[in-house]
This record gives sequence, C-alpha cells and structure tokens, in this order.
Amino acid sequence: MHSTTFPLPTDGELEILQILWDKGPSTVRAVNDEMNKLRAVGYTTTLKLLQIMDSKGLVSRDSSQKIHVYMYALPQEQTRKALLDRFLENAFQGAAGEMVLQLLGGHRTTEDELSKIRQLLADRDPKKQ
Amino acid sequence: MHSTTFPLPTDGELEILQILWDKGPSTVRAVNDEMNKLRAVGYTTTLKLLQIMDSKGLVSRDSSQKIHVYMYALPQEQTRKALLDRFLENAFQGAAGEMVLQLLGGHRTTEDELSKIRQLLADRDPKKQ
DNA sequence: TATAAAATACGAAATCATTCGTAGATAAAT
DNA sequence: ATTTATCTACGAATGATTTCGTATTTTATA
Repeated sequence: MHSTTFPLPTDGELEILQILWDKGPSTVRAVNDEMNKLRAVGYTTTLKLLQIMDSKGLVSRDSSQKIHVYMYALPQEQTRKALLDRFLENAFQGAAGEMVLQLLGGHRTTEDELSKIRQLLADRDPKKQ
Repeated sequence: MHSTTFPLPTDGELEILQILWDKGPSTVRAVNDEMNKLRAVGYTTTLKLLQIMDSKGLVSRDSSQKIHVYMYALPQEQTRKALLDRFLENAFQGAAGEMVLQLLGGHRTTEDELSKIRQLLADRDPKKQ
C-alpha cells in the first residue's frame, strides 16, 4: 500500500529538512550556515543531527567524497501531510473542519490561496456533482 | 494586550486536557479511568501529570477536600489556536493556505463543516465587500 | 478499634532530543 | 614538509517528558 515507513522528523530535524527542501543537496557547512542565519548553532550540532537523520532514513547522504552531501529522503508534501495527520489527531482529535475554521478565522491567507481553496470547495460541493 | 502567558501543553498533557474539556471538573480517578479507555496508564502517572500541569498553570485544582478536583485553566479554542500557530510555523513555515489545501485535499470533512467553511470564505470574498 | 482501601506527595528511573567537545583523518596553505 | 584549517565520528552532558514505585496520610470497613 505505502512505501517503507519512516519516523516523523522532530522539530530540530524539521528545521534542517526545510533547508534541504529549499536548497537541495547540501554540505554540512551549507546547512549550518543557513541555520545560523536564524540562530546560533554549532557546526558539530548540525553534523550530528544530519548523521542521526541519515540513520533514521530521513535524509540520504553521498559520502563518496570526503565532504559529504546530504539530501532529503521524502518530498516536503509527504512529510507535511504526515505531520499534519498527527497534529490533527493530537490537538483537534481528528476534526479537520474545526482546524480549517480556526485557520481561516485567525490567520492571514493570501488571495491566491483563498481562491485555490474556494476552487477546492466548489469541486467538493455536492450540488455541483 | 493578552493575559499571562502559559506554556503550551505537551502531548501527554494535551491528552488530559482533552478529557477535562470533555468532562469538566474531574478527580484524578476519573481522569485516569478515561485515560485507561484508550491505553494503560498507572494512577500515579496521571496524578503526577496533573500536579505538574497545576504547577504550570495549565489546570486549576480544588484541594479544599481530601479528594482534589482538577479543571482546565484555558478554553479548548484558545489552546488549540496556540498549538496551531506553533505547528503552522514549524511544519508549514506559516503558510496557512498551504495547510488548508493539504487538509481539504486529504481529509474527510463533514458537510456541516464544509458549509461553515464556505460561509467563512464567502464573508472574506472581496467581491462581496 | 484495627485493618484495608484510596488518596496525595515525591523521588527517581527511562527515554528522547538537543547540544557540544574532543579525537582523528584529510586536505590546504605556508 | 610542517603547520593550519576543515572535515567526520562519536561520546557524553543537559534538559524535558513520561512513567512508576514507595511513603505517608486519610477515609472507609470489618
């Protein structure tokens, strides 16, 4: 049904994944530099985390050269969906509609996003089927 | 601007809050019984967690009687919103629209919820202003 | 009244996530 | 060729969360 299941990334791991999704294959140095644009993190901290993520299958690593290059193992969408499923269950007990209401009620959404959402809702409208 | 800020509940604490939001003021025994409908948890585990939550201000406690009665400190909506904000930032880098799309795309939402959402979107439609 | 049951308090183990220091290997620079 | 810089590996400290055992007190029961 579905491919081999990976553990969900922790918050720290997710920070790194965001960088890899954004920048593509990167060295530890590159990832760490990006991290330090946001907050102070030691080089070996980033290295260690990437090694752990590799051992968990969250990233892949090209170690054919001395300087290793890391890459995300799963696409952003798939990971976000898995995280969302867990959060929806934990915080909203699965009530997706409640969550959307909370989101639309309290957050800025761009006009572009809103129109995509309207389109999606229109497609789901039973009157239109 | 806003009242005193409390720490966000952990996942374990959230499980207990869900029970308190559902059942209202409850004894440790009552909370623990509810917990055990879902999974095996020792009585003192539930007790300890409630005591920690009290010390954090996440619940209030009536200890005027020997058998203490616990109650949530904040309404469900407020807590959910705070959790959602953090999650949205962590997992979706603040892109609320992306998150809604992911939700509507992949999850069952009831007709009732969908119509509430349509209403909310209609209210936001600039053409309707 | 003596015993048993049930409650709270609290210490502490177990696990996980995060962080960094140090050691050792390799490459670059002088 | 030394020295310096940069890299990976890895152990380990720290802190947070979860879990439970034990001690103590209080209430209910026999």
